[in-house]
Amino acid sequence: MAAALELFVRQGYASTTLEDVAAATPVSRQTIYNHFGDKETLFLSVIDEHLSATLETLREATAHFPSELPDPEVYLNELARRIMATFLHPRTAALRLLLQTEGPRNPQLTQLWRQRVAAPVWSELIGQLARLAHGGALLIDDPARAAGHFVALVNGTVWEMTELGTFAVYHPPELDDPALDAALRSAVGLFVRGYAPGDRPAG
Amino acid sequence: MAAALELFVRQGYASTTLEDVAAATPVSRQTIYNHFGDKETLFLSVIDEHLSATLETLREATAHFPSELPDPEVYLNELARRIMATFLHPRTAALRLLLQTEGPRNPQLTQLWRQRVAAPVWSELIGQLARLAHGGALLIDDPARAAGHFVALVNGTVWEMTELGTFAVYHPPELDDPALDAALRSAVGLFVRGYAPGDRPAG
DNA sequence: AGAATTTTAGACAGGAGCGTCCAAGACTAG
DNA sequence: CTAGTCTTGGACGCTCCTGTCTAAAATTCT
Repeated sequence: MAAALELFVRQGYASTTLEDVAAATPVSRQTIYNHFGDKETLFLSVIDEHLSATLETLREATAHFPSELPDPEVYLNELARRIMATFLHPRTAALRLLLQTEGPRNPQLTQLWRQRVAAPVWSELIGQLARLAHGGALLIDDPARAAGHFVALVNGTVWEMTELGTFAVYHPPELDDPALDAALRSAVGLFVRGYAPGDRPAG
Repeated sequence: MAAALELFVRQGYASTTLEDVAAATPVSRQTIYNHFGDKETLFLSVIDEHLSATLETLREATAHFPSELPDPEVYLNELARRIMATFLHPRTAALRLLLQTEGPRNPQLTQLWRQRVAAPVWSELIGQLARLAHGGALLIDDPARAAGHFVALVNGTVWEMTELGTFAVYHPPELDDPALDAALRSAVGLFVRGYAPGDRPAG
């Protein structure tokens, strides 16, 4: 069934025939109809399955806040690295790309992503930044906005280094590419400097 | 011909019938064949035309560096606002979305965007940041990387405030939405604080 | 007005994909 | 071994779209 996702990502929903996915799987076309009855149902099932898996991966990446207040730069570097690793995970990258390409034609897909994946991860992130700020490690007056900046920087860095986001599916970059690591550290550095206490207030 | 772009964006290339675009234009289906001969050719012509127009819009947005060294925060706020205005321009938004949805199936589209639009704008941005740094207004050791951060912040802000980028096409947000303006100023503020001289070195 | 060019509507063949049906084969269970 | 279930490959009807063709209508040019 990962094969179906792969095909939907590579060719899009409209251009992917059930014969294609049958050829890519050990079952035949009729078996697919027996199980799902419908191309649309198959598609939604594929989305649903990988959505759950992706949520699990993202949860693991973002739910590691230590009990003791960490050094913000060290901790945020680790966090950024875990988020990046999730973004570059083949399944996540494929799912994001698929939601991106089919989302405009299927608004409920975007909504599913937002409700089931983005929202919980988002609030976890906001909570962590709020804790860092509350502990005095960072000067943040609006954790939600700061989370937006953090995600924009991490996401943008990965985006800019992977050919507009499509690269990750076809040529997954090495996680330990030193250029990627340096870019990520630089982005986190900017974030930490910009929210360091002792600066002008973070407006 | 703007109608053709609209349709391709809304329905995607595969699901857009030539009858659809004929119905949306004052000409008939056969006239389209007479002029373009082919659906693929029509598509590429539409892309090409709007690509040129978008480049022009983006050039105007980014080529306004004053002769006298400006205050970085004030200037970058104006620059960010102009870039955002371009991103939210219906034509640009539609084109970006179209390249996003059809790019994975048409790698040359992504390449066209990068070569003809992104590359020149990118180098203009890098040059401006380098000038700000050279004048001592900011402490930037790698203008290209800083440009990446700036674009990531501006782009990410717009992205996060417009429903994952699809919102802009169907419900263009008001340019003078105070929330958008505040978010943009906040992002630029982070950038300027992070690259302010007198801080730790910008690594 | 008259001639030439373009546009139009409709019809048409060709091809492709979805969803269904069916009969033969494989696999499982008792 | 036998009965029942599931899978398979093939064929089929149906719909839709592309690209072509043709004769009539409209437009432009002289």
